[in-house]
Amino acid sequence: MPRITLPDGKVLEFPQAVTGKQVAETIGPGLAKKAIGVKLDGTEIRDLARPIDRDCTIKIITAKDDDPDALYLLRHSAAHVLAEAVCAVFPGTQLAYGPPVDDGFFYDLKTPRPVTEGDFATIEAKMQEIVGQNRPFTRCELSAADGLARTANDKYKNDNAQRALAKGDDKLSFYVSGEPGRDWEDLCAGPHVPSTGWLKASKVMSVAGAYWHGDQTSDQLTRIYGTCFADEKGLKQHLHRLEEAKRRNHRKLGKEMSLFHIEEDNPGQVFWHPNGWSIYVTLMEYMRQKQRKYGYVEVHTPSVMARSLWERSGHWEKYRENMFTTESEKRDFAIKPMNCPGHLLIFKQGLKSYRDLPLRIAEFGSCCRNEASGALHGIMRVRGFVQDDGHILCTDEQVGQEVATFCRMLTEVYADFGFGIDRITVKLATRPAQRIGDDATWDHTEKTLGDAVTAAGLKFVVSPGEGAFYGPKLEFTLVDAIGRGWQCGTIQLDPNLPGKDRFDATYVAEDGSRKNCVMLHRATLGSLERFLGILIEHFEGKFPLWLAPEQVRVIPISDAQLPFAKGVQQRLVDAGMRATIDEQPNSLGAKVRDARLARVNYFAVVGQKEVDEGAVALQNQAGDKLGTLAVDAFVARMLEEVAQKRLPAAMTTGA
RNA sequence: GCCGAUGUAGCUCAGCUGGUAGAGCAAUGCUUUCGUAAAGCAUAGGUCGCGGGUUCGAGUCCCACCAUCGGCUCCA
Repeated sequence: MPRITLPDGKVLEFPQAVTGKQVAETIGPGLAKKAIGVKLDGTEIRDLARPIDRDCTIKIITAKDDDPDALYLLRHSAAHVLAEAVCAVFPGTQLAYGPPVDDGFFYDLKTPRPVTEGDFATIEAKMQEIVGQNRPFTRCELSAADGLARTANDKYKNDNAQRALAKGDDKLSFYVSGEPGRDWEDLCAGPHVPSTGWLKASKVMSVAGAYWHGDQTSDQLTRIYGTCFADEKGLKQHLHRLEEAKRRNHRKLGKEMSLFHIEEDNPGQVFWHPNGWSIYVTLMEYMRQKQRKYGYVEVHTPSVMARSLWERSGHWEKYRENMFTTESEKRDFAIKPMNCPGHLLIFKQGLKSYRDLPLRIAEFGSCCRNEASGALHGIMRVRGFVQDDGHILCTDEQVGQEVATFCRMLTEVYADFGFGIDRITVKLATRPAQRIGDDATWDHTEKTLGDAVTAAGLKFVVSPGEGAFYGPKLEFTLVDAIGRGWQCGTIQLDPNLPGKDRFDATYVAEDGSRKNCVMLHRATLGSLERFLGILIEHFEGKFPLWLAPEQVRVIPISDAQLPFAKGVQQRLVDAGMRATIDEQPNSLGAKVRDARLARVNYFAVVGQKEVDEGAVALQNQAGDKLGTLAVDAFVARMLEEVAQKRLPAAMTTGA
């Protein structure tokens, strides 16, 4: 007698177990036609055809692009269609694993020959054929023994089956795309849409390598990525977003705007050009001011440090393959990959009192990490970079307060770049399996971090087991203008490095005893290189005035206005603006075009009329004509916009 | 590091089954001094990622390497 509660609170009672389909039909035939699955008690998504035999709340899932549950069902099902198509195109293919992911799904398989992009059309054609046949997804449940027998000759599926059983399942389910015994089938927990006909808006996206279980020493598999939406419109929008991302690509814009380059002979190291360096320095100076306001002292520590120091910090043992090492007079050295040891060494100079704590040490630390060649990615992932790094040395009792204050500073900083609270997500990474310290300490520190985030007005999600071995951490992710997430800020608690066995950073407590500090590693922007890459893509190269490399370009209409125009430019430069002048003997149209393409924020056109009036005719990058302004008013307006760090209207968010 | 793809002028790209490397933009020179997204003409510019090999002959075919891109892995 299941009692089923609908989203509006209405309760339906049935004399015996019913399927989701039947529930939907009871509510209305229109809904039943559109339904692709159900969600029970807000957690369990089920096939429409599976019986519901308990009291529960229900949500009928219909095929909609804005419902994550619907996309989950569609994509999980589309993965099966893809896999079937690949098996048909490449006989002998072995299936491994095919889950839905953000933006789509993938299927890992072992194919008899490498799959290339050239094969996509063939695979897609086969997929459309399967979709066109509108075959039902049929669930078959088998006992553990029968299920294992059915996968006996299939290395990966058998492994999956055993894992499922080890997790506590007592049955194994298979899904047949059509009629059992005749059509293609796959070991799968489900759930799926009713039939393949729902999967019209599917597309094969890319192919990549992947390892079985993500283990480098295990089998190399082929991973085919695809996506699926409820309808063509959703798919089209998705493809449009990808195009948009391509248009904003920081490598493309970096070249176009001459911000930086990377030499082919020197992978992972950035050569900053004048325009890029201008933004970089502005960023750095901005953070310097902000940190000063929040009580940090700035230091600078050596780039190359002796092996003995890296041994003491533990890096030589644990982080060796990521460090660039060198040698001098038979002694080993390493280029620093992190700044923490240097900061501890500064802390240890002289005797510290509890009155000196918390000590907040900041450094724009230039670090090198020997990243795997395949991991490099424009300026987002490089081997040489600068962090807005900082370490707070404090007592256990001060941790909560320090984390809360850091969260406040971070939200303030992010807001200045247009990332309001609605564009920040926070993750609390908790104790991993391999760790030091007792559970009571972990309980306490995890709670302290969580409370501090809440106190700053932010929400967080817990990421179990993702913490460092020595302590929990918070990770702050920005959501950019086209909805992509970028993890930037972080703060993590570390009692290990300042502890007795490492650097033994102590202070004299109120009672005269020596105690060890704890340390908070923290960064707001993270790597400046990466953060700037994010900003380039977020703003599409159209930076807010305070960050822009070329803020104003003065454009004289003809040489006759050159002296006046130069005077205007000089006024701007004297006022601290980054202003240039276009002296080319081109038509005005050409000069305006150049300025807009160069993404100059404002251009001040000076013709004879403006010279006579002591004014400029102003236009912005977007092409809005802003009228004629007296030079004084113009300069004041620019300075005000810089001072306010005003963002383009489209880039401001709530909160 | 692993899997797949890519690499031709400063940039964006064309170059078929092997036969002396091409366009647009940019650059340079001259002319034009122009009222809000492209003035005209001319000139110059390439060891086809690098190294081998096959061939009478290689941008094109083969092998190895490097870099980049999409992923994987890594991110004490």
